[in-house]
Amino acid sequence: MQAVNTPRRAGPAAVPFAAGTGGRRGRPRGTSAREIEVISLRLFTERGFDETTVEDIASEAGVSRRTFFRYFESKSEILWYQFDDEVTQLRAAFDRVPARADVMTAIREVVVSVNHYGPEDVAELRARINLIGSVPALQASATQHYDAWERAVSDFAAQRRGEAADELIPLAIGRSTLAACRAAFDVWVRRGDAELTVYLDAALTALGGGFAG
Amino acid sequence: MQAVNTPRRAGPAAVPFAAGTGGRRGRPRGTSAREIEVISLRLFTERGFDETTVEDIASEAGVSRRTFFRYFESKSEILWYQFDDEVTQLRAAFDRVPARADVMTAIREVVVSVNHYGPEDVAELRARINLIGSVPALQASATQHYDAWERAVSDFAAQRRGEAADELIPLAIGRSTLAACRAAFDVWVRRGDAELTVYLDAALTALGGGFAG
DNA sequence: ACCGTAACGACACTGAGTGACAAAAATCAA
DNA sequence: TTGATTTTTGTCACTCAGTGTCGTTACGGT
Repeated sequence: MQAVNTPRRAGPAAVPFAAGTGGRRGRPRGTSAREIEVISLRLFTERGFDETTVEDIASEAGVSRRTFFRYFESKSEILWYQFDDEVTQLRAAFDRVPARADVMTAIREVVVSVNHYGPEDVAELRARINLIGSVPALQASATQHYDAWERAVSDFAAQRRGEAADELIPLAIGRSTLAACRAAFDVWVRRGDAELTVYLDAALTALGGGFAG
Repeated sequence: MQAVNTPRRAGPAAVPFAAGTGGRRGRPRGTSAREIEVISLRLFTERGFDETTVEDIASEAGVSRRTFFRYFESKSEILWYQFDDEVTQLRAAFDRVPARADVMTAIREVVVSVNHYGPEDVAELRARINLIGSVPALQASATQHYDAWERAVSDFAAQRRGEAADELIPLAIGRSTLAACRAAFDVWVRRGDAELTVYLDAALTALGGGFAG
């Protein structure tokens, strides 16, 4: 149904020698995905997403436009550079859930546990979510990345229910869970009065209760 | 938070004189949004979305490339030409719900009632959902249109709960409802063994029950 | 010094989307 | 019939995202 996640990401040679120039072979990198991300995040918030060209970003990073596209397959992929890692964490956390725990409760606890951010990351996270929520081009690019996140949840639900992940209920659980989390993210960004985890817990508790009351 | 729905749609002069060339003033249209939609749907399924250029579509419709963009603001908007009308129906149906009906039950009944398609429309609906589900560029464009759909549900939930539509729970309800419906749509397209409404009802019943069991 | 390797830059190209403006094709009034 | 008005269309020129190709640069190893 949906295409497999594109393997292309990170740098020219995917996962080459972690960081550092230590003991590699050819010409060293002119920049890094992380550096491009930081530069872009600044330019996007200053001038706006559409008003920032790839040329602008590449120029500030000290590389050519062509090289930019060797680090990110599109301009909007920059903001998702980190997000994808969370999916890995999510799957790992699901694997550690005790066998007979209630499904929706387990999902809530896992999702909340994965979303503990240190105070030093909050500012950047806010900026990122803010951009994703306000720029249409970025909202559009979200779908692909959400798919992987949803599937992690669907896979867990399917396994516990003894069904396939593409059956109606596991599919609905995966997607509804993300939907509730996105609501939590948005409200958290708008009113910064509490921890993100508080909103996530509230949204997922309501989801698990069928939004009764 | 999210931009207001772009008003641009349909033809050059939005909602001019319905159809027909009856009693208008200037030069008559060379085509219609519906004609472009039919042509595009055919080309997309034959050659694929990415392999079909706007030039191809405009050419078959007998108009210039520039004129195409006077009917649709982008290539991927074509497939959503109809979908947006459902949002209007959705809001109208919500207005007819009895005052003290249970919220999630009402949502389920309204959504199901709006999604009754005649047998003559099923083939086209299938083709459309199939494309939307398989082409990344179309999945991306979905977000904007889903927003309006979700907000219709959120507004209803918020009103019944006496909250604002951008509060956590109404937001979560709106988005989770769409998430469950999308699951139903996808499974329905894949296995065509029952009516669409059956899948929608099942998914929304499960959502309203908190996916228990 | 030389070779292999990996990243980079330069160039050319397709295609989406936009702005500006003149030309076409209709209606309406004289 | 002619001319003014109105609406849509076509043409042209442009920006920018994204891709393919190929030569070049800068390293490490021998």
